[in-house]
Amino acid sequence: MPDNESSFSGTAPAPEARGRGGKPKRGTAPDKRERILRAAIKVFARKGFFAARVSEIAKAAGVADGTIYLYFKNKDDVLVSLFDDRMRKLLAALREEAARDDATERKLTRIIELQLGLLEGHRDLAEVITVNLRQSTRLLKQYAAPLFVEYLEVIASVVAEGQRAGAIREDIHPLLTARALWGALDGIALTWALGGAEPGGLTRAARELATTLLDGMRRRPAVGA
Amino acid sequence: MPDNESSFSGTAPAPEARGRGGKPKRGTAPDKRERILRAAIKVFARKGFFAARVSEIAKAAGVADGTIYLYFKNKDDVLVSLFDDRMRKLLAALREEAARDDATERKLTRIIELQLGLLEGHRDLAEVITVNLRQSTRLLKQYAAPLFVEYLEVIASVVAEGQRAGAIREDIHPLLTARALWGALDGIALTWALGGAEPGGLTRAARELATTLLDGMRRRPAVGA
Amino acid sequence: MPDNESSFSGTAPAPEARGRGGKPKRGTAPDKRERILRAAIKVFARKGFFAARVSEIAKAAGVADGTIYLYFKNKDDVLVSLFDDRMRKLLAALREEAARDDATERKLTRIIELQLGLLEGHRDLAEVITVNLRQSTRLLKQYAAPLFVEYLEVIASVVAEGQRAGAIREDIHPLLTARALWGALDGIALTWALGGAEPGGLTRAARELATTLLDGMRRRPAVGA
Amino acid sequence: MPDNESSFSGTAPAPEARGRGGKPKRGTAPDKRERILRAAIKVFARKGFFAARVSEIAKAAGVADGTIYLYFKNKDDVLVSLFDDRMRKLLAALREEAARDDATERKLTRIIELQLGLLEGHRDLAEVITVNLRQSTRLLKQYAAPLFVEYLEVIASVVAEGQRAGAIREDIHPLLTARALWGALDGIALTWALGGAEPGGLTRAARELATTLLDGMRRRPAVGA
DNA sequence: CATGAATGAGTATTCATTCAT
DNA sequence: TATGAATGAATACTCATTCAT
Repeated sequence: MPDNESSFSGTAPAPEARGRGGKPKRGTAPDKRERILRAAIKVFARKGFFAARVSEIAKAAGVADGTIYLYFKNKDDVLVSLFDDRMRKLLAALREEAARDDATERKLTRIIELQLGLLEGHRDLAEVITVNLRQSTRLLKQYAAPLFVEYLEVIASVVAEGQRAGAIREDIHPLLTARALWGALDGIALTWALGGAEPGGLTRAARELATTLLDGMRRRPAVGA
Repeated sequence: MPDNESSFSGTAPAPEARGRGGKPKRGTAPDKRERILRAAIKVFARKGFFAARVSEIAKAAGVADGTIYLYFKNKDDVLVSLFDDRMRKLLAALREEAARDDATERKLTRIIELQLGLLEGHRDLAEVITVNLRQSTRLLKQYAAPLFVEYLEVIASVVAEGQRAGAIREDIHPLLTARALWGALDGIALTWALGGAEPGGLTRAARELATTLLDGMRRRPAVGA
Repeated sequence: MPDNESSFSGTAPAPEARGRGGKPKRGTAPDKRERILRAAIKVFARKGFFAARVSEIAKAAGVADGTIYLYFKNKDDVLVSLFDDRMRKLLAALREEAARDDATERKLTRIIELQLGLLEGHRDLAEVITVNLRQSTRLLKQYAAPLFVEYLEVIASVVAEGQRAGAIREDIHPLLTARALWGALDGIALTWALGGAEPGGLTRAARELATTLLDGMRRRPAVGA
Repeated sequence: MPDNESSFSGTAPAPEARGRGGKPKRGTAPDKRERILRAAIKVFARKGFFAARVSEIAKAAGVADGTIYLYFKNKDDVLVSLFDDRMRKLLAALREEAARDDATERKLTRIIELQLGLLEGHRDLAEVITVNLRQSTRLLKQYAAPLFVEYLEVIASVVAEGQRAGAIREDIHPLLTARALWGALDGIALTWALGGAEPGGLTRAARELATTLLDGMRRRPAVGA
């Protein structure tokens, strides 16, 4: 089971990841920016991006309304930063996995486990990622797309590598497979988040899904021959 | 290829389908309600649900702002009705397919083709279905969920039937598979809509996906025996 | 007890009183205009002029929305016509009373009884007259004022006549008295309408008020001299 | 003549009177809430409650539209607060008068002078109190009624006290008298406000009315004996 | 850095009125 | 006369953002 779950959910300050919008802070507050992001996850999950009020996020974070604008350009930027932060962490984890010297099947299994495992226990985050991100077509196209493409490429590269190694059927389209895999994971996470979000649900789903998919992708050693 | 594509996208007036909100009108306009729905698809796809202005929809439909409120309770109701209308048509098609006396694999293949084929050539509708529907968590939970559950159950029942018939592996979870399948289709449609929406892209994707998935789900006749 | 109560409340067609807005009607409907006016009294009383919807009045009158505009210029005109109609009837009754060859005290007593008696049993009308009429400052100033002045003058003339006849004190200002008398009657009617509107309440109030006021206005025959 | 006239019309900030809706503000503006209320009096008097635009009130008060909603729940609340504020001041003045150790006649005279004197010179306020308050039946019944009942009870108690002291006739109904008295004062103020609002008009009217009414209520010491 | 009072642009919705039938 | 579907002007209210303190 992935142990970087908590870091993904934002416990670690991870100052090196502050690529956008963050301003240098003195040591006064531990990390006000992170506090705001976590408050935003809660509020976005509960109300949705558009219905969420900046003042609510501020209140949930225990800061004044205006303070949010010291750390983020505007409300959009809060959502984008949220996605950006968490997605970068996921990407880093996926890349690390992809770089391992493992069998392709093992890698894909780990990737599936990783992604669903990250959300397991973080229903709010899952809801934000699966639902809220689509709330602004503009945000989706403008900011999410690039990272998303990176994500798909990591998966696709693992598939392609597997094909070169002879472990995966040649007639499979790597990028299409990546799209379908992401969709399947997203769909499972969505129904899990909107439904009961039962503990262990995602972990179990990850395992079953991996088995089925990999069986479909595996190159058959001349069946019946 | 499904030939009811156009009816799904709303070409046919289909007055008998006026289940919700519609009021009986005199024969003045052929079908003003349908005109509004189609205008809404365009505007929602271009701007997103929240950024879409009711007045824009009215203008695109060639009616006065107030007229929209003769056919729909409010802006939310337009989106919900849209989903409701189109989803019911998809469901009917899926059920018909599921009821056929075909092999399970054939049925699943047809279902995948049906769903992606319906969106092929209707980029706007695809974008509304894959993106806009998630714009309001409330709408999603309240209205979309029930129909969505019906959808999942149709797929799951086909899978379960295949298991009973010995065509599909026993260790597969029908409902989870349905969720993953829907997610994969949704993900493919989303990336297609947000990307180039190249002609034939969905149709091709449907075929490839079907092949891969079904291979993974198929019961192996004692490999190597 | 006044016996023209019912005519005041609009039972009689009173075609001669149709001074404003009314259009000649064929004998088709008994009196659609009157039906609309009575419906308006009900709706105005229940909702107030501004909150009252034209469509509600139409529905209460059993006609189509558009029909109202065949009999009245607009919504304002309905309220104005209402006041005009009823006020003219009251004025006619008051004038008749004032012209009688009675003692001044008797006349004033009758006037008080007449006015409150007219409203007794017509709570809706009472509420419209005491409350709704003031809902539009413009209406009040523009339309109600002239009739209202006529009303005050009838009262004032009776008072002045009483002074000339030596029945009423010389130091009383007739017009001020008329204003106060109307105010008192209006205030009593208002509290009656907004309160329980208990049967007989107005009639009883009329008698008591008359006694008190007249005692105050009566010329004392050299008390103690 | 009452010297608290100006305080009634709102000249004094009277921060202690901020019973409803007001939020504590920093010392920026002297009293923004009061400024809004006074602007509202002007606009309501000129246009009537319904025709008055919130933006007009804001402009007249020299604040932004939104600022009004920092001090009042909505437009209704502005009118209600207006009435509430001013009525409480009147009630306090009346109660003080009623509590004095004076003869009943003197008290009633003072009460009449007080009430009309308060409006003298404040035509706008007079118009709001006599006209606008009745513009919303709901407001009238819900908010004004309780304070109004208190008002009537103060008057009625003075009358009843006079009866016990033998100064006022036994056959007079205290509460009815209060209703009539209020109505008379209201009627006089209304006609004054809608008419020329000539200076001194109300003061003069107060004196004459007091004389007449009190004469009618006074217990006669065995006339002719 | 932090605050939160003040701002004012922006829009869904209503409903009086019209007019083709 | 009568209808009622269609119109579209008109406005209270919200809330992201700013900036004086």
